[in-house]
Amino acid sequence: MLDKDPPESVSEATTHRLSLLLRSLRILDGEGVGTVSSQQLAERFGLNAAQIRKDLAQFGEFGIRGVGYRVPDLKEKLKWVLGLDRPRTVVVLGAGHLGQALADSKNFNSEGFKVVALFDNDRRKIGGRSRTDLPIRDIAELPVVARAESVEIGVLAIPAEAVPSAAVVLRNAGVRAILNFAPITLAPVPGLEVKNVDLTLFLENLSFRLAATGDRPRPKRG
Amino acid sequence: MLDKDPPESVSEATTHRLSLLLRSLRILDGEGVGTVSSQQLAERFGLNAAQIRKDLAQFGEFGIRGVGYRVPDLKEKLKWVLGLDRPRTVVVLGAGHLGQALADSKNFNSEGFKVVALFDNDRRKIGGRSRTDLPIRDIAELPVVARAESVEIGVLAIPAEAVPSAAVVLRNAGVRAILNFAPITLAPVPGLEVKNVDLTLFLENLSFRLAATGDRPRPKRG
DNA sequence: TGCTGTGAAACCGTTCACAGCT
DNA sequence: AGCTGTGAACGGTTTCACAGCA
Repeated sequence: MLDKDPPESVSEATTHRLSLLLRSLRILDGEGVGTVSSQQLAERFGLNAAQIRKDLAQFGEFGIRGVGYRVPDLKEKLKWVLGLDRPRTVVVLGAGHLGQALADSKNFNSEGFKVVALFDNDRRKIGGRSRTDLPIRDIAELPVVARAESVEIGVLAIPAEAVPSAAVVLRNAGVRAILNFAPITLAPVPGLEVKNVDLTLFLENLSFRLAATGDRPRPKRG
Repeated sequence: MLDKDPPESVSEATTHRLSLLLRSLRILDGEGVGTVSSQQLAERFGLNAAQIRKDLAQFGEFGIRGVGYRVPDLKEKLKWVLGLDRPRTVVVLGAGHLGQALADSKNFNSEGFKVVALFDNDRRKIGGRSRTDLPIRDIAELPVVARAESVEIGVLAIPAEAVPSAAVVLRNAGVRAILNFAPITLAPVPGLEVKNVDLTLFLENLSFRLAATGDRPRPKRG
């Protein structure tokens, strides 16, 4: 599938751009476009032509010199590179507002991802169902469900203090990756891929930029 | 307030780490810790001592040589650097599951952030209230509300195709920053700070890492 | 003595520019 | 002729190591 062994390490920036590229290719494919050059991709989707080529070069040679890329081919190759050529099963821990919204969301239930269960430890929530009818189960059942459904990814929408132990429970249940939305940095766990997504930090980043672009009394140099 | 003019441009990586640092200081302050060294911060919170010092150095000198940092002092200084020394008013566009979850969430209603309204264009939702009793208003009212409440940040939890026009509406209403959760990259808009947060991409990133760490038939070098 | 603040070195990712293939 | 794939130049960030101050 690949003409080249992937490098030891691929940067986050690259995988991020490859995801954006895949999205662009899906759009072009939907429009029936057969061939596209890196230049055209760059112009239409706000990317950088040289960077597209460099990113792809880490995994092989996918284009035709003098022509460009065959859209359907490159799309399939990229899906393979990103591990999206087969479905991935997801569970959500924490049936609060955010957990339920994520479990029900299209983002987490399309293009090969599927949320199969929602867990909580609150008696009042257990036994209920989300708005898309996903059952809310007791977190004690997680190991059984995770094995039965071959769950690969666990999404954490629980309080910060519950995160470290939840990570251990997930790993022991055979889950191999965690997407953590709680406001705590989950340290790397051997055998687990961890991604921390801290919603507060996005707002704080905007706050910083607002402050830096003139909404505060300019400091006088001391 | 600052002993140094901030540099022309501060990297995203730096502001991200400063937010994490502020969170760490809040914890220490809550424990009554008076002084801390960059080394201690690094060990306890999984940071890097040299990097803490370098990040802070962009804004001034905050420590005491031979001693470390006074926790309450540095906390306040950092809040100022990040623009968190005054409250910021937020509106959420899109009263779907995600929009409501965000509008109600603690992340968006603490440490100086406050969601004051939820907007939608769906007649069936308008007039209703979120679970924390936030009114769902007609998006046509946004300009009036935004001015009246001095809204600074708009959060987008709407379909991708509605994003560009929503950005324009927000800017025209005096809103200065946008946090976009829709699966589309909102291009920079003059006069607007934009941050795109694409939830799908986080899952795809984990998928890539799972694929790269051995869940697929190792390609044979051609 | 001990820790901050900071030049200098090392590292990494991006951009450039063109050789090479179709 | 045209566009990919890529070595080389560039720029920015991280790490190192120590001078300087409390």
